[in-house]
Amino acid sequence: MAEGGGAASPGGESLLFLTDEQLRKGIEAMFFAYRGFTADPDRILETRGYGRAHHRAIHFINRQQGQTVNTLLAMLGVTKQSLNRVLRTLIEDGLVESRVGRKDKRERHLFLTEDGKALERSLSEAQRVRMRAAYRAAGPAAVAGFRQVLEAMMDPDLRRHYQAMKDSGT
Amino acid sequence: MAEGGGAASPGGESLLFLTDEQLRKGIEAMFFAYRGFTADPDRILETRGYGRAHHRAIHFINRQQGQTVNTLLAMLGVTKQSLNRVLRTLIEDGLVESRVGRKDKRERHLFLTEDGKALERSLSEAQRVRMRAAYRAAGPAAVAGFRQVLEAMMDPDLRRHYQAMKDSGT
DNA sequence: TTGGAAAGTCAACAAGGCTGACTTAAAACA
DNA sequence: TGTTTTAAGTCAGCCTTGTTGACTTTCCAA
Repeated sequence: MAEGGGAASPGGESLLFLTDEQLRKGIEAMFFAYRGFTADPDRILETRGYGRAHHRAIHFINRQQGQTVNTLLAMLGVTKQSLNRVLRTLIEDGLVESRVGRKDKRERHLFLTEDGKALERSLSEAQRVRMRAAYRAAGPAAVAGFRQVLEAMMDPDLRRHYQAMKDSGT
Repeated sequence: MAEGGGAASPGGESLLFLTDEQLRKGIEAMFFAYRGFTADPDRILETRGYGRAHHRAIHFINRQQGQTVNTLLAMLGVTKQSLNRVLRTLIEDGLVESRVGRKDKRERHLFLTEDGKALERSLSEAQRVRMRAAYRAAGPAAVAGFRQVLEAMMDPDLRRHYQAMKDSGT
């Protein structure tokens, strides 16, 4: 479990872990971990004929019920046309509801229906199970470090999105 | 910078960080960080008409020069047909060389050419720059935790691949 | 000598990105 | 009031990268 490459940093702020070799290991860790991270929801989505794009839409609509299409677009970083294709099927299937804005009638506000919430729960629970196991295996200190490094790795725009929804406790 | 959710764990193995809210933040961190993680190489690839699939192939061929197609397949987790399409263009473009096996002539052993190595270096250097910055910002302890959690998040098969190439110092 | 493994190829298909062009409705502005 | 801008949605077409299925060639090993 202990790191092999002298990351312990007994006294000072050791720079040993910044060798290209250590960085490459970090890169590969991201690659392999991301595969594990998406594997469980992918299996659930497949049974219903959905893909990751649907998962992302569902996740962020749940995250902030009532948000507009434009907000969601900025979050996902895809084109309107790309999102629309996904959104249309979710609305047709009764998982998402699109309501005309009251103040600004051009806007559409997006909500998960009960069915949509149910799917969201099963997807995020699958992901949480793995996350929980990884957290338990690594321990509390590791979790804090994990989050710090990931946050530092984000593009500034995305980091703002991430931090913005930091404490909005659903 | 310090975690808000009581991850400090003053005495025992606090379980406070395992709330659904904390887990959800970890999930979103993975999502946003992965975007940042791939952004820089993606820009380089685009200029040459390649995609992420090419990057992955190049990365792992460089990782273990001379490996067979089957080995690479297991690493990447895609179908032979999918890999072949990518591999063919890389060979045509002179970035990858495929040599018939000497012992077993059915096998093809894959190597990066000088051009291939050059592209690999520019891709991985772009990724390392970001990684290095994130590591510096987060500090040594955070990096160890980051790696621990990611490793625990991998599927067992992938984890074995990851660990297998742990200390093969290029 | 024959069975099966390794590699490669062709065809067809799907998801999910993209661009560009265009419409509709409504808000904002001059 | 009339014009411009914005939000959303749609149509068409393209690309990458994944999939299955069927098939061939090569060649090792039982």
